[in-house]
Amino acid sequence: MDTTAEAGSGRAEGGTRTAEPPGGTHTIAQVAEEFGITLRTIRWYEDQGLISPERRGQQRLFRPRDRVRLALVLRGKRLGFSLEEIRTILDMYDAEPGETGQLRYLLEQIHRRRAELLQRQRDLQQTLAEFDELEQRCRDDLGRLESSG
Amino acid sequence: MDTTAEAGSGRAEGGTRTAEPPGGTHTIAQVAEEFGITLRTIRWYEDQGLISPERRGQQRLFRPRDRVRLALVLRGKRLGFSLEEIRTILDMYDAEPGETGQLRYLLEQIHRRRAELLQRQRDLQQTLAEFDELEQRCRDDLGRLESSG
DNA sequence: CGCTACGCTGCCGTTGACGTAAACGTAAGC
DNA sequence: GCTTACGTTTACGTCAACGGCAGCGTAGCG
Repeated sequence: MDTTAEAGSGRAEGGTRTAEPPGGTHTIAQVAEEFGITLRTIRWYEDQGLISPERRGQQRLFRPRDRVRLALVLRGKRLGFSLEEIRTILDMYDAEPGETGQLRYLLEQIHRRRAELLQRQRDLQQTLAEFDELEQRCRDDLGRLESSG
Repeated sequence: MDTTAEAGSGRAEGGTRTAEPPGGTHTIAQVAEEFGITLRTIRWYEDQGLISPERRGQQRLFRPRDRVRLALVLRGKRLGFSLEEIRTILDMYDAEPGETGQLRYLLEQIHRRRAELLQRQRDLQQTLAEFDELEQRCRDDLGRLESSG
């Protein structure tokens, strides 16, 4: 087990026993803290193939790449994509330029996704506009109530 | 993509037996067709208090107001809001200008929701930008493959 | 009168995205 | 050697948002 000389150089500082992360990596708890999600959620994302942190024995090692992907996952979620969709999008990102067929497929995917996002953008604009209207109405009502009450 | 495999029959107005909609109203089936959702979904939305069509006896009568609300519901869904959230937003729309306290609360709500939407807008922009980048990469790769292969 | 088309109300099933709990491993520190 | 902190897996629970079906009503046609 300890045959692998770990990259953690002489750290051994004064007593912080917080399961120190080796190299430039992070523990699952640190990542969870950083992104404001639970350990369970992170493990779930791994199960779903959204991230695949390395292992030191059983423990997960989160490298920068994983944290970037995680950020993308969360942004995808904010945009309302399902985890499944997010995975295919992520797969799009790091697809190797294989054959032209695959590239064409990827381009088509991009177009489809973009169309969705543009629709969402329109929805967003409209809703924001209506919020503005609503707010104006509110302010009017408020002014009326204050001046007459 | 409708799940109900039901081919449209002869659609003659007036004399036929298509459970004629009275006044300027529509039947549940017509509304479902119009919005591309199922009857089940519409009833579910009513259960959740998102719409409340009138009744002629047992049957639902959909008036313009209901269809407007339904459109808002679907837009909200496209934006990724839960039905619960959508209901509170809808409630915001037709809140009576009661007391100033309520109005202030409503304004606060509007601000909160708007902040969310603005966040989403940023997410959207970023993702769209990355799609552009990705597409460019794809096109480059494609050109390279075609010219060298 | 029965058939058919359309509608209604339950109620259970399903899927996605986790939460929660149980039961355990392991390394640090006293 | 025991505790404590952090981690692991597996299994089951939950909540939203419906789908699907059962069982029934009813309006109009022939």
